[in-house]
Parts: sequence; C-alpha cells; structure tokens
Amino acid sequence: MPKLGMEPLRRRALIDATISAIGERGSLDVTMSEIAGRAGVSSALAHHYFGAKDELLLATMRHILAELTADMRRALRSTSTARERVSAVVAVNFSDIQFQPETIAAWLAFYVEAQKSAALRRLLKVYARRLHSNLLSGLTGILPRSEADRVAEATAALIDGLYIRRALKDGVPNATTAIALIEDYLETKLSRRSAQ
Amino acid sequence: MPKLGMEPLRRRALIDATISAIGERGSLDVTMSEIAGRAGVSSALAHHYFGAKDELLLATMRHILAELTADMRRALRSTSTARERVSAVVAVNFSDIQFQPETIAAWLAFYVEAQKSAALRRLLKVYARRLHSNLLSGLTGILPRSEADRVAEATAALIDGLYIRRALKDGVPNATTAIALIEDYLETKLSRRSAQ
DNA sequence: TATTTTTTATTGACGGATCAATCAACAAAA
DNA sequence: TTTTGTTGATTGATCCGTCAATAAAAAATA
Repeated sequence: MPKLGMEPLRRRALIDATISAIGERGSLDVTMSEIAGRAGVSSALAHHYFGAKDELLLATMRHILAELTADMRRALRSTSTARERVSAVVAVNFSDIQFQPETIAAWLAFYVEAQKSAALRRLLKVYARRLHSNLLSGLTGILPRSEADRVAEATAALIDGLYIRRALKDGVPNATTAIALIEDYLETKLSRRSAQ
Repeated sequence: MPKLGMEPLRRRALIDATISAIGERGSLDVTMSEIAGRAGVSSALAHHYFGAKDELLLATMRHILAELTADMRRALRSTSTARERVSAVVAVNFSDIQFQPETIAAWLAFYVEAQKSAALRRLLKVYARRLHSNLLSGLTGILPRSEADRVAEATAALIDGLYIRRALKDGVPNATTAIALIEDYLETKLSRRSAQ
C-alpha cells in the first residue's frame, strides 16, 4: 500500500540504518541487505533510491558531516569571546550526539575508506579545513598567527586521536575526560602566552 | 624445484606483501591472491603456511608491532635522563621506518579491524599499554603521578591523531613537523611545572 | 650403492558462499 | 493510465579455502 512522499522518509531511514549498521559492525563491511533490513525495506529499494552502495555510504558521510556542521554553527552562535569560541568547537566534537560509539565507529571507518575513495577524501578534507578555520578564528584573537596555526593543528590532532582511542575502548573513557584533556592543553598554551 | 627451508622465507615474503598491499589499497580489503601474487607465490601456498586469511593479517600486525617494539627498545637504550626517554618514545613513532605511508595505512586499517576482531584488539591493547608505560616512565621523573598520567594520555592521543592526518595527506605533512608539534606540547607542559 | 619411501614445496582447479546490482512484476495513488 | 513505491528472484562476479596432483630433496631400506 504505497503512500506518496515516501522518498525522503526512506532515504533518511536508510541513512540512519547505515550508521547503526556500521557502528555495530565497526566497519564499512555491511551488506545492502543488512542496511535495508534495518530500515525495514528490501535491498532492491535501497538501490532504487541510492543507486550504487558507494553513493549510500557517501550520502551517509555527508549526513554525519552536515549534522556536525549544524551543531557547530549552533554552538558558535552563543559565544562572545575568542576563548569561548575555541572551547565551543572542542565541546561540540565531544557532545552527546557526536561522541557516541556508533558515530565514532562510522567516522573511523570512513577515514579508512577515504584512502580508497576520492569523493570521500574530498568530503573529509572540507570538514578538516572547516574545523581548522573554526579553531583558528578563535585562536588568532589570542595568539600570533603562526603559533595559533600550530595550536589549531595540535588541537585537531588531539580530537582525532581521542576519537580513535574511544573507538578502541582504551584509554580516555568519557567525553568529559576528553574535553578536560584538550582544555588543559589549551589553557597551558594560552595562559602562558597571556602571561608573557 | 623445491629448495628446503623455504618456510621462513615465504612467511616473511607474504607478510611483507601483506603490508605493501594494505598500504597501497589503504584497507584490509585485499585478497589472498593479491597478496600471494606480490610475494610471487600462489594463493594456495599462502593458505598452506598461514591457514585462514585472519591469521595472515594477525601475523602481519604482530610483525609490525614487533618491529616497533624493537625500535623502541633500541632508542631507549641510548638515553640517560627521564626527559630524553620521553623524546625518544615520541621520535621512534615518527622515525623513517615507522612513519611511512604503507605502515601508517596498515595501522589505520588494523585499528578499524580491531573493532571486529578480538584477537587484534588484544594485540593493539598490549601496544597501547606499553606506549603508555614507556611515556610514563619518563614523565614520572618530572611530573607528579596524576599529571604525568594525563600528559602521557595526551601525548599518545597526539601520536594517533597525527598518524590519521598523515594517512589522509592532510595537515601535518612530514615527520619533523609532527615531532616538533608534540615536543612543543611537552616543553610547555614540563617547563611550566619545573618553574613552579 | 641403488632403491624405495617419506617429507617438503608448490600449484591449478574447483566448490561453495556471499553479495551487489538488475529486472520484471505487482499494487495503489493521482 | 501514468506515476510512485515496492519486492522476490535472478544473474554475475568475487573470493576464501580445500584438495588432488606434481616435483624434488632427504631419509630409510635393501
């Protein structure tokens, strides 16, 4: 009994199913049938709406990035100082929505896949550049350009590193600890400069 | 014309081939035929010596870890102060042998696979714990225990994060920059403490 | 020493399983 | 009657793992 206007609902359901499937298995090695089953439809329908599997995966990554970007914008809107902006960027990456096992596993899996897929690599590069510029926009208000650049690079690396460690359930366990670790780094970096 | 004593040579060749295959493809999605072909043998022989594919992958990871461990021991042997020990641990992770595209891609791929394979996860956990304790053994001579622990955690996360970024050919380009970034972090952390 | 037998090295071919992608067909709304 | 939604069945490709067969070295035996 086909109701009209199913397309956006199915697309969304399939993307959600993709994230949860990848999150559970911990890799992109999930079958179209598995994903479709989770979304409550046949694998043929998944192909109908997304074409090849690659495009479903790409759409999923796009969705994750879009959510992160939206969260970021929202968080940045309610800040006033440069220092606050830096903390906001860090905090968003470890918010309840982002720092979940499923999402992290998906991130990691996509990172690996990006070495194969040029399209995915381009997507991740856009994100990386945006993260960097977001961090920089806060840091340049406090540090000289060259040092701000290095601190932004280190912060981004710390975020990625803590994501990996989370995925392996080793080391840093929760988001609070992760944030504290990065804030500690930023504080020593920033307070030191302001004291000079 | 079968020469005797081939086993260790074939095993080594197959492991090397596995690393280069994974490194080139950027994921563990390499076929036994591909690996065997690179090693100059048939896929049947690879199965003959390693059994299932999982075990070849596991042996490969073990080999990479063993090399890293050996490098680490060698580097630590020629240090005398606690501070030098910390720098040595960092440097080894970015040495010419370790910080190569192939090895890094393999690392990343294994990280992801570890979410599926318990055996692989155990292996990586051993490495993570050893890295932590190596860092700690240097840091506890300079910082109070709790802070040393946090700095070790952050340093490990930085190493992982810089590895990821290297794999994506984004951000930090070379080993020297990566080391400088971590050393800069350590220096601010350590000099600040010693000044108090 | 000459021979048989065992061990080691190696592969081509194949079975069987998995899975992406297609397609014809059906059902209901417009 | 056209459009939209949906699926079961099927095809074709890929790939792991096995097995029987071959070849040569080493060991055992006559």
